[in-house]
Amino acid sequence: METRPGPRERLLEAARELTYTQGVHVGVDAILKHADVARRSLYQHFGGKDGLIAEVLRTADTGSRYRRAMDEAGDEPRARILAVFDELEKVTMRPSFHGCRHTAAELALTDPDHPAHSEVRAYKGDLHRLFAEELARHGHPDPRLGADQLLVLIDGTLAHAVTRPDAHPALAARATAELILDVRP
Amino acid sequence: METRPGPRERLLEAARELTYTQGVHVGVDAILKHADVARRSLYQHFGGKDGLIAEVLRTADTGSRYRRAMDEAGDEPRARILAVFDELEKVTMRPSFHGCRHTAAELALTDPDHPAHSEVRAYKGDLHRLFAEELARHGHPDPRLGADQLLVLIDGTLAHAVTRPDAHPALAARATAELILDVRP
DNA sequence: CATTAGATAGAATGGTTGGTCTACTGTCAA
DNA sequence: TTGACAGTAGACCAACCATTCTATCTAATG
Repeated sequence: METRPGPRERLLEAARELTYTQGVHVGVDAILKHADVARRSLYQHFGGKDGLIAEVLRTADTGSRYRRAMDEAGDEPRARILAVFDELEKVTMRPSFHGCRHTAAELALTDPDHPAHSEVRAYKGDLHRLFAEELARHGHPDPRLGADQLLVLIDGTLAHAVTRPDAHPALAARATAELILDVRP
Repeated sequence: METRPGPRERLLEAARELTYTQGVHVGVDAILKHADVARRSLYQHFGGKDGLIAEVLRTADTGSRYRRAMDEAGDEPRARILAVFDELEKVTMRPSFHGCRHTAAELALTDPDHPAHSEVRAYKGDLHRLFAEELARHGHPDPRLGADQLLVLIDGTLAHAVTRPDAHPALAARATAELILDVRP
């Protein structure tokens, strides 16, 4: 017999989808209905809406998508980094694209104590490490600054693509990334 | 006698402040109370909350702040453009900084028909024109691409500064902008 | 003075919010 | 068989939401 995922997984999946398409202010009712799960299960597993949202951000596979794009590009750091921007072009040009879920959550949740913030910070920290390592392998004179620059480019691409997709910000960012990669000591 | 601004101006000012610190999902009650204005006046002047928010974005003086920073930097396009990033460093490092109000509104309002979206698009279009002109004067080989790159940098700076202010994204973006300005045909 | 427009105060509406609570059902192990 | 446990279903709560409404006040205009 087919075993559909348990309530916890169904809740995460529904929250993943609805908070992305409708924003983090989606009602609990909508999530419950979409997950086909009892109200109680949400509070049992995640303690409340805030906990669910935080868990959604923690388990977002956005970072692994970048890593996969890198790995498919081979070994050379330059190609691996540029592959991320090629992937960004694909992502941002999809009709279903609605911006970066981390940035959206960060801006929408104005309570500084919301558990989502630390998840976003952890996510960005991970990305910074990823790119700094790659830049170091590439022989960049200042990998940490370079990684900061690349992260700004990525955040900017995802933010800008929402309002001006026709500008193809991912391509513009890719061209900028090339400039960063060509910096010599 | 002292003449405090009329209800319309007071509403705009209150909405400006509260939608920035609390997000666009602030309640109408809070705005009315903060503006010390009757409920009816809001619907009389702006038709509703959506109209008020759209007008707040339309009359945001963010663009003029960039222009002012440019003008204080003199005539040379390179210096004028870099001055914008110096200004961004000041803005993003303020404790009161909570991100870009346009980006936040764009991401928070998931209804594609919300009047705020066209205001954000108009705002970004203005900025693109501003930078493209400056780059053309500077002799950049592709002013429109260059302007796209600068806009991505600005959006990225404002987005990234919310989560990782210690990275000083404005300084990283400034260094990147220099690379864009140094591109030769 | 009478009229009119703009503003105020606040009740009322109908809907939604996140969260708690009770009652019931199925499963599995002791 | 009993008990514990996880899940379901749905009522319920107080708070909040944007909006509409009536009623009143004020100031300027005719």
